[in-house]
Order: sequence, then structure tokens, then C-alpha cells
Amino acid sequence: MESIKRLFIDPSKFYNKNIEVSGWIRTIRDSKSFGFIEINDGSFFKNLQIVADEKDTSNYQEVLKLSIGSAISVQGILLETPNAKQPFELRASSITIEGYSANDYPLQKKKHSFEFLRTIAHLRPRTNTFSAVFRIRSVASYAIHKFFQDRGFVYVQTPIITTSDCEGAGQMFRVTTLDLNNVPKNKNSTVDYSKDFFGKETSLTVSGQLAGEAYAMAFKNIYTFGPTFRAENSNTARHAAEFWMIEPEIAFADLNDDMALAEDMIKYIINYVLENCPEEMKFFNDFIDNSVLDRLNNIVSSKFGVITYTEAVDLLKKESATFEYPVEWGIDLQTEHEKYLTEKIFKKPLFVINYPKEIKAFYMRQNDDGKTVAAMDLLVPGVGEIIGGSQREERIDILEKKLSDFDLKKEDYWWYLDLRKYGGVKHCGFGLGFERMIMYLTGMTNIRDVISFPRTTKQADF
RNA sequence: UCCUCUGUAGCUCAGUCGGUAGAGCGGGUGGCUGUUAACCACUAGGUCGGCGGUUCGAGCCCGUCCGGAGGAGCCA
Repeated sequence: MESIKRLFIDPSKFYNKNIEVSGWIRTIRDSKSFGFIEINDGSFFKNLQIVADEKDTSNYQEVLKLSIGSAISVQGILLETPNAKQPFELRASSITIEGYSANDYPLQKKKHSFEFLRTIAHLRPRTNTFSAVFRIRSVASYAIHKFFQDRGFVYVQTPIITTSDCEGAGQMFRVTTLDLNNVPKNKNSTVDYSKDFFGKETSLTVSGQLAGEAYAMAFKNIYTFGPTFRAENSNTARHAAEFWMIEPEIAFADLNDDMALAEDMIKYIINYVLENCPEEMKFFNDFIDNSVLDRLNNIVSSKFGVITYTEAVDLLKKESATFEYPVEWGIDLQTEHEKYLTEKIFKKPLFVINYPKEIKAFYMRQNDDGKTVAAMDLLVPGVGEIIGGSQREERIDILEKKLSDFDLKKEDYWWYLDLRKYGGVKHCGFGLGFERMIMYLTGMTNIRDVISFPRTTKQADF
């Protein structure tokens, strides 16, 4: 049994030889005594064309009637076809029907809207686009592991179930085994979580960062790569309730080291995908976004921009007429501002650093000016914020003050404070939204189309 | 959550001024000796998102609910 990928990688090895392949029918055309069947076995982006002839194939009449989606195994001889669209084809000597597909198979030999394909998420991986998206998703995952492992980073699996609101990054999904129709109550009619599975309130993680910091204080350089959950009622093309995030954490390092790591990582992933998925990338460039290859090639060869929040505000103020929302120091940049910076002014990935402390998380390291924190957001054209990171506050007295400024209880963060107490060093990290990276790589514009079975507001089918 | 758009055959869509439902693709049947989203002929296929209202009459107008998309906020 050969994979179609091996045929395409080195066809001369197989020419004029008898081979067997299996796959699913993508398209089938027939005439009276011969027909063409294209199959795809999932190993490669391209299809293999089978030629079936009444003379050679005993079950020809039955094979002809197969509809798209049916599975077959084919034995035959691989022939070069220098004058045809495809480089070679398999002349069948025998065809075994492995699985019939009913004639109401919803995928046709034409373009379907992504909206429709989302309603058949169990079948859409059989289309060209999703075949390419999910192969790139797989290759990019491997590239990320390889990038960090080659640099000696330790891969840490942080918990998915977490206690209370200690992670401070948005609405959380509650985890409970309590009977929601009969919730145990305390005397003051609040929920009695001591009766719950863990004996306290628990949620799904919104970030592995705090746990990651603990491991960075032991292994120096670590990364996490796992699922993340946000219960925000977001309804956009770039938000999902369940998504994957990569969160490196590096010790003895400052914000410049953090940005250098982020830039190296992004470029490594892009290079790896360009090298290992050329067919898929050509497809995206031809059919999804015809600037994607230029954009990616441009990025790997250029230095990312860096601008402070204060500089960005000054720059945007000069262009204030073009914006719906006014720019003012102290308020967060709007999406239109971020887009303007990365798409119009810099035209490449751009780090915005040193934000006002009031609009960023409590754990971010306070700068000497007393007004800003060592935070960085990486903005990229077309997708927006792809990375958010910071240097972490390692000075225990300042961190304790920040907790009280943010109305957070010291007791809830006792172990986090311990990390500063026992050999705490300067350290930093960031979170890369994996799906946003895939969107950036492929030119796909909706996060629902880069997740196998997406979970978003009001949507958890399949 | 807010704003805008949208919902007609399995899919992609058209449907004029309010007058009783259309095309292409897909499916079925037949034809065709080199196709590439093959081609040709015939054919079946509809609770026009749901409910209510206006009207002699509603796919079309009004109200409301539901679904989908885009934008905003939040963020990765």
C-alpha cells in the first residue's frame, strides 16, 4: 500500500510499476467504457487520478455508479502523463469498494461557503481548504514544539481545572458536579461550594501563566501548549470560547529578551511551514488570500517594529481625523488604532510596549517612570493582536501593593508570592494565540475555520 | 451585550409594482473512447426560518422570536 504523498514526492520510483493505493473519491467522471476517478487518501494535498477501463476492471459498471465520498482501494500501474494537467495517473487493474457514500453527500465539486461548511464540520476536513488548514495546523504545532525543544525549553502541562479567579484574564467557565436544579446553599443563601467535587469553586483555565512562572523558577525556560477557555460573550471572527495557547516563560530575562524570543518563534514557525507545506501554501495564496506568500516571505526577512505605547498615542493623535474613537494617553488602543499602526504605518508585525499600568494586569512589572508597565503586544496586519506578554513583577513589595491596588486578596496568591520570596528573579513570558497564528499563516479570516469543531457563543455542536 | 446586514430546492443564488415558485450546480435515468468544476438530453425535488398582523390576495409590507454573517467592546 502506497501513500499518495510518496507518489508525488518521488514518482519516478513508481513509474510503470504495479502499486496499490486507497482513498476517498473526490470526483468521478465516466463515459461508456472508461472513466476517471480522483481519490485523496489524506496523506497529501493533491489527488491521484485513477483511470478505470471496462476491459480491465471487472466491476466497472458498479464502480462507475459510486458517488463522491465513497472509499476504494485500487491496484494498477502508475503511468506518466506529460501532456495532461496532472503529472501521472494510475491505470487500474482492479478496484475494491471499501465504503459506499450515499448520494445525498453534501460536498460537491464546487465552492461551498464557509458558513455552510461549518454546519457540516464533521465532513469539511475532506475539502481542499480544510485539508490544507488542518495539515498546516498539525505542522505548525510540531514546529512550535521543535522550536522550543531545540532551545532546551521544558514543556510543562499546566492544569486545565483551576481554583477560583486567580488567573485574572476574563470570564471563566465554572466546573461543578453540583445538581444545578438543587444547589446546596449556605445560611446567607450563597452557594455552598464545600459540597462541590473539589470542596471549593473551580473553573476552566484562562491561562497557564501563573503555573508556568513556578516552573520557570525551576527550569529557567519553559513553555506550555494547551487548551484555554474564555467564557466571554465575544462574537467576532477572532474569538473562540475554547482555543489553544502557547505560553513560554523565561527566567533571568527582561522584556527585550521576551520580544526577541517572540520574533524568533514567529519567524521559525513561518519558515517551517513554508518549507514543509508548499502545496498547501500555494493553495492559500491562489484561492484564499493572494498576498499571503509575499507577506510571510517579507516577514521572515524583516525586523519587527517596536514602538512604545506613548509614542503610538502621539503618532495616532496626528491622524486623529481618520478615527471614530479619539486617542488619549491612558486609554487602551482601539482595534482601529492597532490596525492603523500595523497595516498603514509599519506594514509589518509591530510590538507595542510599556502600557499604562492601569489598563494592564497586576503581575506586569512596573517601569521606573511609575506610570507604565513592561508589557508588550505583538500586532500583525490582518489579524491584530497575536501575542500579549510582559516582564513579570519580581519585587515582592511592589507586587503586594499591586494586588491591593487591583482589589485582589494576598491570601489567594500566596504561592505566587512565594516564587518572589524564594529566589525570585527577573523573568517574563507571553501568550501566543495558536489559532490566530494559523489564521495569519493561511489567510483564513475566521477563527471558526481553523478549529476542528469550534466552540463559540451559542455554538457547541458536534 | 450593542450596531448593521441576512435567511427562497441538498448547495450557490434570482424573484420587477403585493397577483400564487425560477436558474445553475448537485441527485436520478439515458447517451458519449482521454476527462480535469467534463459534456449532451430527459427527470424528480419547495411549510419561501417560526409565529402573529395588514390585504380580496404576502416570498415581497408591518410586528415579534429564532438562526447565520460582518463590525464594536473584551482579548489570544
